[in-house]
Amino acid sequence: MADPASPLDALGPALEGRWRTATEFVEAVLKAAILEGRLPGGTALRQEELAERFGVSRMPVREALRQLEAQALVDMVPHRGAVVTEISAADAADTYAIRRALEPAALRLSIPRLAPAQLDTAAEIILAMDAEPEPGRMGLLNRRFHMALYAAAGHRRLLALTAAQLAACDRYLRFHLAAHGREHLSQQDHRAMLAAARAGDAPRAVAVLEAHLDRAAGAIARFFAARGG
Amino acid sequence: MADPASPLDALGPALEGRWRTATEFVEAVLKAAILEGRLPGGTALRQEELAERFGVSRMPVREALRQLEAQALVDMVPHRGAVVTEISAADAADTYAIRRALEPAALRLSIPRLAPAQLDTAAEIILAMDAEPEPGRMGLLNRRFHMALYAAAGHRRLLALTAAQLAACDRYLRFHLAAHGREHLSQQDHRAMLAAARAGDAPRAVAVLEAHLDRAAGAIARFFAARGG
DNA sequence: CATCCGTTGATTGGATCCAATCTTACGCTA
DNA sequence: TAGCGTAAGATTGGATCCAATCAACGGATG
Repeated sequence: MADPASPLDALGPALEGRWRTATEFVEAVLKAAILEGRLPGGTALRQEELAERFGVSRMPVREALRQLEAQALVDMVPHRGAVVTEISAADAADTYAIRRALEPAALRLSIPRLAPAQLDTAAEIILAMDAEPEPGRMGLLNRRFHMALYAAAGHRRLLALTAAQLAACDRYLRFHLAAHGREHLSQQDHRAMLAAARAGDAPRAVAVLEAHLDRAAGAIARFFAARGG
Repeated sequence: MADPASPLDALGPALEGRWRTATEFVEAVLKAAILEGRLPGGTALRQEELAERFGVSRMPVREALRQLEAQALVDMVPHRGAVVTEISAADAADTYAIRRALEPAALRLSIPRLAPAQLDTAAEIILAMDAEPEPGRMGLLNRRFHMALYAAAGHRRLLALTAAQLAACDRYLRFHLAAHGREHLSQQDHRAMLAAARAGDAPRAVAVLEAHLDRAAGAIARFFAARGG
């Protein structure tokens, strides 16, 4: 049965939850596996193999792969199949350039309208991140923190785009954590952003955010430079 | 046969061209129809009806609808079908907020690396826009002009996102044209941006672009305010 | 008369089957 | 032996069929 050592063994458990459709289910599991790095870039995603693993037919798999392609998580070529998008220094720079454009805009729009409850939520997430040992969940918490600060921006599509780019960065976050260890400085930035947001000081919060993103992008660029040669 | 007066009568001709797959074909035709305003917001997109019109089965239609959903051009609800996304003042503001964030970043990255040939291309597009009477093609030319200026930015995904948002704005461009008539001032902005780009003056080009986008967003907001009450 | 509930029709989600395309391997030829 | 053409297998795209879900309507009941 166990085709020996398929890359898809890393798909992980079925992510307990209620799914409206099989397509949503397959998409969610695949997306989590890609973002958390369990399915590395370049992994071929055969429809039939995935269908068998998920216990569904090939059709929901096909639709899920299309959705992931739209999110730039897999590359599809007609009649040749889907492959997990490769990560690279160029792609990391690309993703961070997008975040660097979107997130300051979202933060500027959001800060004047942030409710105290939303700020408290952000503060709780910071504490949860201090206590989180697992890198996989750390990415989720990091996303949640950033989105909590942007949540009041209105502009649903801007927020959706921002969330998608933040998720894409999760694939690089593990490198960041590996390089800096757990005592990375991000939490200082997060606290500074939260403080500025509480004070209603949008320019300062934006400045911290931009430095935060630049630092992260720089760290990942150095990581690739040191590794890839 | 002719179910009398279906909204899908506006789908238009089959956009001569070679398509790798039926899905791509359906997606391209639907996308063009939505962007050019022939399929207004709220139009229900029944899979079977579309399949019959395109002479394919329901499956490529389903995949195309999924792709369009990812581009925020249609809304899909499980078991209830797809509807062309409604346009609104809020959505217009949202889209322009995204452009306002992305395009200055792309322009800043691109200008130092723009080749003379790319600048010449942009200049030609401006002339073509002067001569273009049809609003549908005007949107395409406008997109091409902007993307020509950003083309040297590198960062494929940033450019892809930017192009998608530019396309989304096409749905509002018709209002802009209707309000300002053909002697709209956009062309002055375009010429100023091109001149600044030629001079390598990124800050000035970005300033013109930002004013350009703000003016367009304002015009559309006023249009909705005057109409919707 | 209003409300609740079951039934019916329409529509989509999913499964299975067939066709088209790509990859690979083999054999032939120069 | 290198290169090319062809044939077999694998894999995806598309069509058709069935099942699940939703909306609407009508009747029973308080």
